[in-house]
Amino acid sequence: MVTLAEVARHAGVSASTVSYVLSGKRTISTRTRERVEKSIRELGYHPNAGARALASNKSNIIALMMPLRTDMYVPVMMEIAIAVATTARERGHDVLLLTGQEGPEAVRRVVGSGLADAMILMDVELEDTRLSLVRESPRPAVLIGLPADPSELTCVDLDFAATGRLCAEHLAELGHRDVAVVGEAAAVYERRTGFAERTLQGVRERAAELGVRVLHRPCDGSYESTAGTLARIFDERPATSAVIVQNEAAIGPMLSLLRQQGRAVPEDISVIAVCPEQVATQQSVALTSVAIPAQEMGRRAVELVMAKAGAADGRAPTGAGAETLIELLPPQLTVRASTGPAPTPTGAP
Amino acid sequence: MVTLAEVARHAGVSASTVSYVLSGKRTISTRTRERVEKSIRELGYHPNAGARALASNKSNIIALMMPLRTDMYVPVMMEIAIAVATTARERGHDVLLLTGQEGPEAVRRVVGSGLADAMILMDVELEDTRLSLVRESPRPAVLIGLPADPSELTCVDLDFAATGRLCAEHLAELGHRDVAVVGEAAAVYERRTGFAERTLQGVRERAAELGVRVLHRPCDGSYESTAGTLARIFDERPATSAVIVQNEAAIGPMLSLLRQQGRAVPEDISVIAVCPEQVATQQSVALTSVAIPAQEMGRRAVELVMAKAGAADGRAPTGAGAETLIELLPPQLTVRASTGPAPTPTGAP
DNA sequence: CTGAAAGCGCTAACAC
DNA sequence: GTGTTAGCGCTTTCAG
Repeated sequence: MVTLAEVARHAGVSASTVSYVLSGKRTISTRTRERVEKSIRELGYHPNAGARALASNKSNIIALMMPLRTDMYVPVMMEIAIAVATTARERGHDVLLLTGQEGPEAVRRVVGSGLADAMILMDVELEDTRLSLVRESPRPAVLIGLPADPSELTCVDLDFAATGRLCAEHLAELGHRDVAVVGEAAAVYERRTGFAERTLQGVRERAAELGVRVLHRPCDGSYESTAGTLARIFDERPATSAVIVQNEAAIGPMLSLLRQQGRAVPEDISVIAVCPEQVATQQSVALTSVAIPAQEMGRRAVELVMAKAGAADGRAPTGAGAETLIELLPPQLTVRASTGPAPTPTGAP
Repeated sequence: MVTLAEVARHAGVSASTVSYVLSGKRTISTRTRERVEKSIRELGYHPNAGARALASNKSNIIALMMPLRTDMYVPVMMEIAIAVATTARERGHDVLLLTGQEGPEAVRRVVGSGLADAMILMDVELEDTRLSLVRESPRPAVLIGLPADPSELTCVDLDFAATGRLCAEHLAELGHRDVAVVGEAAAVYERRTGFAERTLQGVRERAAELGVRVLHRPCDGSYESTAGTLARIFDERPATSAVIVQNEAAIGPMLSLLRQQGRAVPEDISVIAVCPEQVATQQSVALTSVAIPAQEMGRRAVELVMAKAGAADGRAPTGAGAETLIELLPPQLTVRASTGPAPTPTGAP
């Protein structure tokens, strides 16, 4: 293994000079710099990560904690992870992949060992057991998701309430007066990340303002469940002319079922989805949708966590930064082929 | 930050004793060990990763290189990644997440800097630009996938040829004589990982032996494309009574289309899929399928790479291990509700 | 603009 | 069974 000392010798300079050429932390004459850079190239030198981490007390590694369960929103998770890795690399950092496996303990371990300089936690739940550790941690952290109590934390998430409002508004403008929401599995609402509730709340709020009635039903995403959910919706509210779906798995079955029932989209029924773009565009009907900006969430998380790291280096009084910061990304609705004007009532008074 | 020296002082022993308590590399009296462990707990000591890596020349990190493109087999990728992370942790290692982003250069960087002790490369292509670097690398590596020339490499993959044979066999036993294969997008076959060809070859081989005719058509997975593919199949081979699908995206649309066309599954047409279990079970009809054993692939990759690392520590003559090792996991077919006996010809002679 | 040298925290001989 | 000590390769004062 080529060491910095060898490079120094080869270039006829001191070790510190090589180090400074690498870090750019002090001015080096062009002549010297070029000699050093040449030696680095010729010898195929790569600075040793461990030594660097030890001497500088920074690993240039960001830990990314993924959910263990792999049953929901997988593509979104994956996209976020890739965005995090890509953005981190652009800024000279690597990403350490942690799973929920170890539980909150992982936070302690990674931070305590100096393995990572910072953390990004995905799939944050309303009452997340990792939060207390994060608050006490001397290293900066950013959450993707919004816990019940975000105080002293930095969070990035899609603005789901605004998402819900946007959907309601779009449908109201098209003249729909009875709207159904096909949501996530019931369990999701009880136990989890709260995004589902936030969307729903947004829908209800704006719908109320605009005189639109809302019926919400959870759905576990299986074909049967989706069939049951749809049946109940049309049973209880026959006038329903639009559906908002926030459940990736239910989208395919739903379109298929509507077709079977002879309900044309969007002529008889409008459909609007909250899902990744890819899912929206790959259906039998291109779906009007609000995208889940996975890439941007990943990118912002890295930027925020690195900003905090920078601030912490500057000796912030409160350690890793005790300020509460919630960044909700604005939703973007894309109108495609699945929404249209509400049908005029056929045989109504 | 608590250091080993502080623990030693607190416990009234030397630094090396603490180190040995941690590593278990020499026998320590119970009394001493307990004192040390107590001090470790009381002080909340975590060994510094950088210092460890520097002194021991091992980082206890495995690099996992993911594909950048996020368009295919995402859940499988994710499952593998999680299995890798989980298995690695069980064995005291962490996982560094690399994307294709950086290209082959990432291999050099990670290995050269000693950041990772070993690498696992996912989504290996037939002619992968990373392979030469891997062959020269002083650190062990394992590929998930099978390149055109696997010499001197260690590879883990599903035995796709056997998978194809298994599908053909199952359908033949049920009396099917005309079978169609709905494959991946044409681009996949030309440019990529070869798994699609291997499956197809297996199907053809066994089908030929059993007197079954095979028609293969690529499909990009969109609804339209699936419709077109199906239409062509039934047009060219009206007697087709079974379909093998190796294209996650096409499954939903296909079932939906068959239903629309009044073809009952499995009475009129049998369907067998090569896909993750989750996908197979979540359709309107539970699909007979060959699972893609993502978890096992991830787990085996870690085990193999760590075995190689161990061997390398024992001073193998050939560096990281120049032996070719190909581990093809045996496919497992699960019969569910989508395959049944071939229908008896209605108006045929 | 460049060098010399003191660690960073840990491991692993080498002693006893 | 335990202690002493010499690095591991790099960063960063402190000197010039």
